[in-house]
Amino acid sequence: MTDAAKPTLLVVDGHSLAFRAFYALPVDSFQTRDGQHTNAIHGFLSMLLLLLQNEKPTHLAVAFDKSRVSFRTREYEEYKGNRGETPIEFKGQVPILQEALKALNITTLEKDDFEADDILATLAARGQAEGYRVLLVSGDRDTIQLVNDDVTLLYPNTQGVSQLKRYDPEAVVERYGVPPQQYPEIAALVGETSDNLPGITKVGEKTAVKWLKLYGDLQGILDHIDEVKGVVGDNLRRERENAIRNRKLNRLVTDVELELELADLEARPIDEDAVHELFGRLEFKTLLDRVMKIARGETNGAARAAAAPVEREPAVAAPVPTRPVGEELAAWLEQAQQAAPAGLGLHVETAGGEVATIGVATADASIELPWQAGHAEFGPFEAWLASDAPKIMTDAKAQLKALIRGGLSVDGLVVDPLLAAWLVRPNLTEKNLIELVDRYLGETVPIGDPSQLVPEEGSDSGAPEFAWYSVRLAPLVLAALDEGPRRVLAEIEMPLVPVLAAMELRGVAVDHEALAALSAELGERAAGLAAAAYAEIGREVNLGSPKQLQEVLFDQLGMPKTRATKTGYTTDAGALADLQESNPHPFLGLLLEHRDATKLRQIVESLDKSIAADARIHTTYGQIGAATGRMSSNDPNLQNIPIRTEDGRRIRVAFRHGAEYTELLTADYSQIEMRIMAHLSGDAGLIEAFNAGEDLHRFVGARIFSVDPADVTPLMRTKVKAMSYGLAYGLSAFGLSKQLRIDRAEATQLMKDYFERFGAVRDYLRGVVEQAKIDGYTETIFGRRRPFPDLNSPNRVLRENAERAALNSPIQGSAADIIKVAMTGIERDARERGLASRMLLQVHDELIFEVAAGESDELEGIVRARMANAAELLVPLDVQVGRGANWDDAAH
DNA sequence: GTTTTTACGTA
DNA sequence: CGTACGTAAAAACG
Repeated sequence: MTDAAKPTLLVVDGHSLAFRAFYALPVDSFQTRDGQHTNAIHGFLSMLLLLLQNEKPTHLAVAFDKSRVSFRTREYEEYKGNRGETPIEFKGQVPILQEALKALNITTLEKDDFEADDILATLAARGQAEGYRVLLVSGDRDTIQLVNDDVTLLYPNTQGVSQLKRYDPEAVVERYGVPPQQYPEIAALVGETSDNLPGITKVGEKTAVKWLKLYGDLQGILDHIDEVKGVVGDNLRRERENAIRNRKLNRLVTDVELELELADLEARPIDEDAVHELFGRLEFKTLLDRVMKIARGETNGAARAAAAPVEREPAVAAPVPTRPVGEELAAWLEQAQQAAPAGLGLHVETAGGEVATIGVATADASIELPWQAGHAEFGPFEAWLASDAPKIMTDAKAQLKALIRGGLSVDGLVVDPLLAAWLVRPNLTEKNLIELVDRYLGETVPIGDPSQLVPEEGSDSGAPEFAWYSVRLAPLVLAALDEGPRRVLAEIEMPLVPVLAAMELRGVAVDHEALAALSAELGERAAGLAAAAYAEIGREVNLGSPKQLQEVLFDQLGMPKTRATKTGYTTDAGALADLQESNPHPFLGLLLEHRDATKLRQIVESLDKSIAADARIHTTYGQIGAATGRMSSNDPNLQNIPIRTEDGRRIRVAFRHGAEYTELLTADYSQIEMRIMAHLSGDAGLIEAFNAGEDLHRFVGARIFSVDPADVTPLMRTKVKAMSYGLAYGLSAFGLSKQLRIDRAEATQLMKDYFERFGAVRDYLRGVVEQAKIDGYTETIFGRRRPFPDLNSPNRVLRENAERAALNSPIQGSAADIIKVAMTGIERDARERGLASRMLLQVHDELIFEVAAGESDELEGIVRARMANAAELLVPLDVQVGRGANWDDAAH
């Protein structure tokens, strides 16, 4: 029988695994509302599910120790005698874990007088004899002796329970230098502290292996005991009984009487009701999803999507589109909606931003409308478009804009497969319909070769084909979405699409004259600074060239080398400032000023170039831009307009209200990320800080430095502020010391003091990463997920980068969710109340509006209400509003 | 000619 | 050795 054909028996040491899970996961982060601890249960089940998925055992069992006493304690009463009282938080979890296993219909075994390991040994022996491939899972090293060609041990490593090291005979030899059956002899010589079994003094693994190599086995060593040299030899002669006793005790029993046959352990369907009930009680939402998926034979969403191309269906030919008009068009739409109640595919082909051809499709029929504005015969389509009849559009926003520009109204957009796919895999998302089709349908969209001067007629895909692909993609992509992300799609992302389309169409008024003047001024300043800089070094270089700057700084001026980059040494602002301190030189200051001036000028220039014919700038929002759930802004990027310097703010002055409007209004969330952290961590101190309503950093500073809030100095406040903000980014003491220019010890102390006062924050941040290591993803308050495949990477840089990103994601992502919810609400309210005022821009935690005459207060009311009520947190969401003639004035 | 690297603006 | 982006110029690459 080949290995692949063998049935697989999986046997888990329940206590050992649960105990590992207990210590691997923060106890505080896993508690039900009524205070039941669940970290061990959660960790154990999570691991078990992973095993079921990866190993696909045909037979399985979980063994437990019946009690702390066994035949071993009778033989040697100190056995395991050094073990302290089991933590009460752990003890209570074992019966619940057993209950969970029962609901999952997994056999649990325990036997009077024996330990779980003996049951493992017995089942391993029987499994091997009956032709099974056997997988043992245990955190007890004694089980290493059971490994052989048919029996593999999965051993949790020290990091936690999410990674198991696989010990087959080769791996054992590699790790311990002896074959598995000899491992207990090492253990006997070395001793086992955790079992209170002293070995031979001063003998460790190295010595034990050396002796075993020399004399063959333990008996061989004892036979030649007088030949063993050195102090350790004396120790051996004196303590030989320890080794003999240890060997006796660590031999696992392979013939425990169990009242069952291996066939009885065959995997069985779960008790769905019991699982629902218990997991619900334990508040295991994600685990429940995973269990149900596995139970239904599905794998998780991402894996399923990844596997999709393997199970490619044979390519289906696109239906040949018809071109109905008038009554016929109405009839087609009517019939198609009956055939596809989930929605019709819709695609708008644009030419120069104008609607050119429109395609509508079901999975097996499509139509094509060669668009001509105002043609009465397309009336039925316009009516359908404006109705709430469900529509599926891939990359809808751009098409929506074209439709709106064409004077059409659109409603009923229910699914954009591109957005859905982004929620499935927010990191490396598919960028367009063609990539979606490749991944989810395993087909290749026929695209005419652009190098062909005369494209083959009909070889290209047009609007009807794209609509057809969209309608077929939707169910597949949705199937890859778990419940949380699916709600994010339906409740946050889809409703936002028309809002963003409207904002992009509106644009923001920008004063070209002001920008041009600013650009000229900055240009002159830069030229002056450059000339002065050249004078300092006696030659002209390209100040924008890192390479040339390195020559000047390190060769010509002989300055100390800065941090290394791939191609040399950095000349970034931070490094230049450091140099200025250690090796003051006028060139450095001039260079920095020149950088500032040219950078600003470059921003001004690019903005100026972006001003459209309507004297406004229309950015494009990237709804699938950021993996955290944030949006991006491009062409131009209006989310990085300078604000920190006086000159920078002059750029904001050029952003104004349009002629029909009276002012700009800005509204931003104050400290939203810290508030989310307060909410997610439940830290009482932080919550109090926000509810007290006084200055956050002052409040926190008072706690940390043990002074009255009134006595918090500006320096203290600066430090606390940096600390608070850094926290959500995974800031280290090193990073903090660098940023604040304080020494490492002070930074370490600052962090220590912070966490002493705000312990729940630390616990939360730790818990996020631990949980993500188990689940493979993080989650926002609204259920948006982000996978982190590198969290368990052996590569430290990759892993630690992933840890910091994982730490930050729920915070940044929840903030993104919240403002998106607010935006949709504001837009709805403003339209329902018939306001002419309108939302123009979003800058992550800030919204900018153009106010129409007499609407200022009403608009502010709507904005405040929608923003403050976008989420129900443990702390209030504070909104700051400002008004003014331009963006700078409107800031408060 | 295109891609990568460096630097820097925002939240 | 602090997250998330977009842009531009220089450098590196073919």
